Amino acid sequence: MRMSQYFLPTLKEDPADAEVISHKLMIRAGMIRKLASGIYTYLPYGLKAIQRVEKIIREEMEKAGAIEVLMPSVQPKELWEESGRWNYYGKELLRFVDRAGRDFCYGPTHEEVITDLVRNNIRSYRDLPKNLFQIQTKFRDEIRPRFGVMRAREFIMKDGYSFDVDEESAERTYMKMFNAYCNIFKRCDLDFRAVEADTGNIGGSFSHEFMVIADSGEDTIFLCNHCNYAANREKTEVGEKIWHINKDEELQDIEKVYTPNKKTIEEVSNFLNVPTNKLVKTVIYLVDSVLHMVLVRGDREANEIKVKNYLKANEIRLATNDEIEKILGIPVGFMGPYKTSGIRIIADISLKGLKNFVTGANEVDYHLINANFNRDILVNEFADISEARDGDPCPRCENGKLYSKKGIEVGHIFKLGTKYSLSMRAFFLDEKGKEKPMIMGCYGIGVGRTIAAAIEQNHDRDGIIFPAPLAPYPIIIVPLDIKNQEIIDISNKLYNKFLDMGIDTLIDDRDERPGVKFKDADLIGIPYRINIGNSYKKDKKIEIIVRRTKEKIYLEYEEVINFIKNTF
RNA sequence: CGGGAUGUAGCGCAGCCUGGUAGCGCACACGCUUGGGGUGCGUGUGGUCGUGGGUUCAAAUCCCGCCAUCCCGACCA
Repeated sequence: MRMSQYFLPTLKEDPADAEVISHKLMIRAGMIRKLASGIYTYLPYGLKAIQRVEKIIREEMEKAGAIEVLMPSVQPKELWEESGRWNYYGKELLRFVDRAGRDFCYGPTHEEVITDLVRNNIRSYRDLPKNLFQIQTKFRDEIRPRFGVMRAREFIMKDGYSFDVDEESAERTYMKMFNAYCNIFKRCDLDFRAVEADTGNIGGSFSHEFMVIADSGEDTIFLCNHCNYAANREKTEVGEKIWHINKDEELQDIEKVYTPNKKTIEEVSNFLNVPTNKLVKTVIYLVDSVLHMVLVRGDREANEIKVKNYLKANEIRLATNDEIEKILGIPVGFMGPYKTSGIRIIADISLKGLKNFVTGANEVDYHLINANFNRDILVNEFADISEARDGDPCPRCENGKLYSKKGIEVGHIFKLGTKYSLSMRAFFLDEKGKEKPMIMGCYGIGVGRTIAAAIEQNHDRDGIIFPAPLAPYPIIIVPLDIKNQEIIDISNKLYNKFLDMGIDTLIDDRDERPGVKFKDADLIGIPYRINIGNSYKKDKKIEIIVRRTKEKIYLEYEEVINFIKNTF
């Protein structure tokens, strides 16, 4: 591509509304432009990057046995009612009405459509398994879009869906996808981890997220320093190893003490001079419209998602102070499980075996000390519902400790099971002629987000440093004096040669000063820059500059060809 | 959905407090200059000051509504 004819508007200054580096650079490098909040145009250079990722995805998916389809982005309400998600999905689902008054939505995901397609066209075990994928635009009306294409409302996604005859086969498919995903992100040159994950809105039995490690990531993951355990914060098991901090203590007599205006864990701990891990923290959640009391150790935090999953709930949020005081009649700040009735109480496993602890007395300005389970408080349910912390013992291995990292979720795979095949009746006949539901899986990759994540991981003060496999153009040729015919000729010769070799090449044939061309080439992150100027005029040496290292290599024409041939 | 901030030329910003002819840098056009890290000089194009209303002789500026964009939060009693 000739720069003089290209459409690549670069900016010298950061846009005012961009926060994270990938967003700033994608705009400055002329890759994207915002149309509305969370809605972006991909300019030619950005689109080229998208296509690089798509190519890798297609190759790996097909290698793993998946077949490409293309489904509509507009979907009828009826399918979503069948799966039950028309009501469940909430405001993220963009809904609209056609001229005849029929309800539609813009697809945020395609389980319904693919399940409909497969159930209508596959009846026999002989036609299974099937694994279908597409690369397509999705729309999710996010509460708060941010960080450019990282969390956009309209975005490009690869979504794949598999249909198997039984669990065993479904798991084989899942593992194939797991490996394909690893290959994809490896080929993109990304530093990533596959972590155990929550299944969220999509539902299903188990799943992995593929996280690109980056400080700007919105997710927190926990990794073990000893084994290969890795999980999303929302899923990280705390395990039993943090129990029994004082199991040998003698039981003391329970006592009500005056704690005037001491409401928080911190305040009570200081006032009574008791360590926070001997306090019981009481949290009230509204779970599917019913109040639940959740207890965690004072030095721990309850994890809402873990509570939600434990209760198999659809909706969960903290109860408001108003709701607590009105419905339960308990003063916020002095709540506790002591003599509390009419509410389900779930205690975190960190509390198991805790003795002589402090808890609210359910009375303004009073707490209880030396409270004990069984004797004073009866709690039947203990569950792993607290949030993991750095330094926690690994739930899987003997000596490991957990540490946390920030990550960007670029891929997510689920084993769906029969969630959709049952509700939407995607059945097949097995070899005995018996009707059975298909076992499904689904597999997503955020294509634009993968680019953004790659930029988060690969940039410097001059701009983007594209990993070669993702670079829209792996090479840029920069003739430094376009009035010199010799330089123009050799530049064009090289350019045509690279095109013949099948390498997408940019040539900066603009009438600009060298500095301008260098700055732009650095900003847009092309891995190899080939300068043709003084050194060529002097002794026919062509200069190759490696974007990442700034290393300079001087070669003659034929050597340049060989160098590039060996590199790509 | 709650809280905060911002909205002035394609981009980045000043002007607003204290009302009185709309400014700077970049970009863009033209001329000269320069030619290995955003060259220098000059001339020039481009703005319903987000939007609707109000106050006033007069509003980018003061007041009210709305819209848009960005940030924080969806947090523990």
